[in-house]
Amino acid sequence: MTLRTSLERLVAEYGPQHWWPANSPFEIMLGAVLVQQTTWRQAARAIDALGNAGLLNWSALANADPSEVEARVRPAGFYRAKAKRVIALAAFVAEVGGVAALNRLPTRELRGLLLAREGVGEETADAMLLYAFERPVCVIDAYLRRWYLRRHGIDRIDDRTLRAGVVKALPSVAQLNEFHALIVEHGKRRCKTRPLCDGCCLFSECSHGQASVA
DNA sequence: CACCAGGGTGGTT
DNA sequence: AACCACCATGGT
Repeated sequence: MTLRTSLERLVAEYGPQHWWPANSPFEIMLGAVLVQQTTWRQAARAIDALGNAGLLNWSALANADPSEVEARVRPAGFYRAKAKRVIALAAFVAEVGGVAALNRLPTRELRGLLLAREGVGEETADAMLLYAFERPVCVIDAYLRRWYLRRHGIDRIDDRTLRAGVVKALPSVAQLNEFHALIVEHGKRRCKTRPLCDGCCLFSECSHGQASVA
């Protein structure tokens, strides 16, 4: 089965996910940091709180009182680290002249700049590239790795190969957008009775059958 | 009560 | 290069 077929099945099962829920590219960048190792529910609370304080723009956030930002992002966890990181991210965006200026850079160069931010690793950088800057990149997370390994019956794959395979099969931003969102949604429904299943039961490669899907 | 969530960092081997 | 503890809140 091709990845394109898998994507079609995922859409048929869960429907369009409409990621990324945000009102601006900068808000998406903030959300990508705030959602780390927590639920979107908690990240959204932090974003709402920042919005209530008028801190959803880089100029205000870059100059905000750190203790104020800490209080706002607290629901998302790791609040000291995340507060420092979103403030630093805002300062960076301000320095380079805004998100629009960043968006003129080639993907490769932009990725390097994002990765150089404190608290921005590969997954977060790629999420920003895909959802805030609308670049055709594959976001690799734990769900995708497990799903892909299970799908091919292998126990190891390097990110380069996985990335290349996904982008080749799903070249458009719209496809990569839906795919990542759906893999996350699908992964959250991973088989609880059989941990190794990781929610692959909708697919023909899976021998567990749909009954084992939680 | 334990375990997890749309990770990243810094230190150790 | 491959682990590991740690960060911290809220839901189940």
